[in-house]
Amino acid sequence: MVKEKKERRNSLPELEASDVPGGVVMRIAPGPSGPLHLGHSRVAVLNDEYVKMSGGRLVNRFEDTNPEKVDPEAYHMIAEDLEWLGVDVHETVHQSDRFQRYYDVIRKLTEMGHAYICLCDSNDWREMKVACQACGCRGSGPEDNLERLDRLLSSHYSAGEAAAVVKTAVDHPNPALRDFIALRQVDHPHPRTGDRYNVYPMMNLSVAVDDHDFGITHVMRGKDHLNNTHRQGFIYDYLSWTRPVFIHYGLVSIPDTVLKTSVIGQGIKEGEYKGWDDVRVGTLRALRRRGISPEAIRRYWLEVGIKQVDVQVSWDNLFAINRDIVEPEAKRFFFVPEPVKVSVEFDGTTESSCPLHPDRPEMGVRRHSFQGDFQVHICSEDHEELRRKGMLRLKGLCNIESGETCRHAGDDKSVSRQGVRIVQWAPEGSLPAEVVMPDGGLTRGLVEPLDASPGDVVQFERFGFVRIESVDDGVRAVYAHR
RNA sequence: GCUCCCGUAGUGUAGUGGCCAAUCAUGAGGGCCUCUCGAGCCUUCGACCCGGGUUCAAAUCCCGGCGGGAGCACCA
Repeated sequence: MVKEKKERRNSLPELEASDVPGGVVMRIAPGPSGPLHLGHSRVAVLNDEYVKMSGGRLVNRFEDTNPEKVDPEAYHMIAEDLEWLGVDVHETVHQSDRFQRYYDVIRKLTEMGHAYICLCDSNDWREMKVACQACGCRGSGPEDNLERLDRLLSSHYSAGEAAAVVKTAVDHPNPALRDFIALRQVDHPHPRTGDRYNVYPMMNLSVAVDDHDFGITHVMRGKDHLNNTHRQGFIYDYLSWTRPVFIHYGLVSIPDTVLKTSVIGQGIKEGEYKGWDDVRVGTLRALRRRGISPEAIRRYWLEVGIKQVDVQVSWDNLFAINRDIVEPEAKRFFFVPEPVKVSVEFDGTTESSCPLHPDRPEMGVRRHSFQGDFQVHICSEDHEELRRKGMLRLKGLCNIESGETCRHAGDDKSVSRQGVRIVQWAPEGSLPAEVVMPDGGLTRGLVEPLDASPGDVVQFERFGFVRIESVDDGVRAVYAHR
């Protein structure tokens, strides 16, 4: 083995037991309550990457087992988000198609004496659990429990009255692992199954069953699921199923961003946010709008890896990766925020010339012609500099001297060595432009007529990289980063 | 309260007993270059949570602290 230290790591560590014939089978399991956000993208990218490394298969499993939390729009939004991320889904599964299967499994467990139907008040049940005590229902035999299960499944009870519980051990030292609920009744129509069912599985049942049924070889999830993994382990053991390899990565915290789907959804309803792609929120569609490329997100998560340490997302690092990807392709244009008009005395003809990309002359140049006196706009801060210093260089055009009106002062580029500031400018015929800033506010100004299409990421010189959103009588763009 | 997980620079990461007076990236400072405050080049700053032990040798193994996080839902 050749040691390759000093190299920036660009691949993930090998998975445990990854030499599966036909490649690993992995899954992502989004709850369809809204579109994907940056946090979700980690598990999606990592799973996808491992599947690709071994030529395996990736299952996208919609965990829509709580009808109260399903947003019917989310199914296709998530699919779109995954596609945008470049995640290859080989099979899509809806848990809402599989309720009967979960019922069958719980019936089996009940027959085996590993599950019971509890009719206790949920608070009492919880308190007894904390006290390591079994409730009255726990002791009843399989016969009685099967009878109760039938009643539960035939709407004999009302919601909250009965629940199917998987037995573990009431005196398990870890309180999180003492008996857990597997099925319960919810009287709420489901977007996909309507009111055909009203008994829904809890995730520990449905996840264990599905991971087994679909032959998942490796399960990757946040370490907040560590206890769920243990709970699901009981089901595997009771049914003599082989467990997949479980990998738990550390929790992700993402600063300065609203991530919680419910909070964003609420904000949209209340008019606080304009939609799921509002630049202030952390959804993938917001990041896409902001000109963050899916490759940058992928590279970012590959760099972070799958350690169990909690990580804090660094926007700086993500932006740096994005800049690296976007910079070589980004056309340069002049955008002038807070424009101030400057009249320039001039008695010749000239033409400005600025490259579309300073390091790639083959991309061409932008030109503007001038004859006689002319006017340009520069930003107010540069205008102050002009008054302070008396001179400014209009990049690619000429130098100007301040006065009553300004004066063309030659085209000697070397003035910059004497400390003359080189600035961007907007010629007559420029378009009004507004740039959506990360705080949701707008920066208005003028932009030179630009050869760019919606979706392009360009650089507004001395301002930053932006993603063009629309171009017609005016230009609308979204700020990405410096 | 109980249980579990984790602890390398501001951030992320490499490192699995000697090649570590610790890698790479990002960031911050300085310089060069460039008709952008972008890119590029050079350079500086900056970390093994603490304390014991094992060993000729510990970031790496063991024990104990401390710190951070998570779970103990009829959410996922």
